[in-house]
Amino acid sequence: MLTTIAQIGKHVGEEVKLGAWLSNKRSSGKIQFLQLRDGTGFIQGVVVKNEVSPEVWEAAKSLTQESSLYITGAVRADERSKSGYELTVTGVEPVQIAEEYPITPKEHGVEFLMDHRHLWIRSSRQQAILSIRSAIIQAVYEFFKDRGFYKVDPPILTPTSAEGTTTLFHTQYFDEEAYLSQSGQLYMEAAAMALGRVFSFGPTFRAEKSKTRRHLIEFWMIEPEMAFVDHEESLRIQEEFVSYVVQYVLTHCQFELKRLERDTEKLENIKAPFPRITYDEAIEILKKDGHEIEWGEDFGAPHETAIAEKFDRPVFITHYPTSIKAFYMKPDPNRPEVVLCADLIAPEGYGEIIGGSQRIDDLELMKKRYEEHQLNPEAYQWYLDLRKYGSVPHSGFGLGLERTVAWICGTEHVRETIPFPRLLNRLYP
RNA sequence: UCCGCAGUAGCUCAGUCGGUAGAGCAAUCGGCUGUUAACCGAUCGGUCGCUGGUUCGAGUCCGGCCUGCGGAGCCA
Repeated sequence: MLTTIAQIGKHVGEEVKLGAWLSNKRSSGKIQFLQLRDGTGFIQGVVVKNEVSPEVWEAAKSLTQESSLYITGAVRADERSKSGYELTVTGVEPVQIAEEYPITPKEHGVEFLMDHRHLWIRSSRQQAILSIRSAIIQAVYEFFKDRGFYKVDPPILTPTSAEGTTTLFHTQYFDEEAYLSQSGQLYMEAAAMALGRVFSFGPTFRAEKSKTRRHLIEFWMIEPEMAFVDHEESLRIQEEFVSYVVQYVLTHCQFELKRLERDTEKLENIKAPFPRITYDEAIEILKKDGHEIEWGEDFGAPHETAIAEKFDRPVFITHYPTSIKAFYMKPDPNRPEVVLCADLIAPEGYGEIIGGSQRIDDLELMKKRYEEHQLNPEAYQWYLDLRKYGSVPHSGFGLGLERTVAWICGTEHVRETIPFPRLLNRLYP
């Protein structure tokens, strides 16, 4: 029976067998140190020449970087080890001796690593990031399950765009033209009218020529949609949600955060409630700081960062001008020139992680918006139907998974937060 | 699309005034009983991104193109 490295603490003093890869090896004339990984963790195996058969010694010697093997040994607690444990090797059974491995223990450039992404993900840093990504996904499901949300999957192949402006990936749907989904939101509104509180979690595609540390062409989004929930309550759910995810990672991923050298003190602050400022206040703050921006303009990345720097936790910017926001957002009844919406800006310059709003529930206003935005009413007939048959106040939001992972992990660029990033000019591997 | 930077060994880089290609790592061989990107010695390793030009001579100077990186816009 095989053990895993994660379980090894339960076997101190026993002999165990692992299936593993050799990440590196250091050796002297009569002792070899094997750096082993099995996906659950990392451990060092020590092979002492005088204590093993010549066959085992030679087998260990034959191992190259990234060779696969079965290894047996006695588990020992050792304070010299980073994980606290070591394996005194008694048997080595190579499965495959790896050819010369491209990724050496020295530094590499971004282009080279991206070309070898299929191998790069084996490194301890990448393993830590992907492991935290997985924990975040778990936290998302737990949060919504505990609150009675249904998981609903909107289509990925769609007939039209949600908002005409965004560049979409075109594809062929037999004889008609189709597009890859850039948001499941409109479908989620239909689902909310059927099931009350719903969330989706899936891939999304944007054919934008964006080339920054915050952009991917294909990324994953969590989109909750809630019937009978107004803007205020939606904000409370959002801050509770983000706090839950961060605290979940803090309790489950200490080892990974340490390996990434993440300053966890900054994450421990992340508890609801989050500060809220209006778009008007944000403009004033920016003007006071010397930024050239006028009411009615949207924020750029430097603006978002400037505002985020003033807070120690994520900050909501609410009530944006109607003219710069999506057609389906509900105007503030007291001030129709702004909408009931909020963007959540992450700290430390990671930018917008949530965009959300209360949706228009009035049929006549929605029809008016169709005209203003020159949307094809036939293509969106089903969406109007939601306002005809039992329309209710409802709100929703979208959280970008990769930006959230990047923020929590403290990575420079979102390309490291997804196993195989799709970027401008990169579709390989 | 725009602005800025870069492309030399498998990888990361150096290369002076234009004079005929260099280091570390990796790989291979040898040495070393506690290594932490181990260390020490030897060996192997080149279409200097492509293309045109200037020159007796170009990795080096000039033009064009390609690719990548960083940033902007757009957005999560």
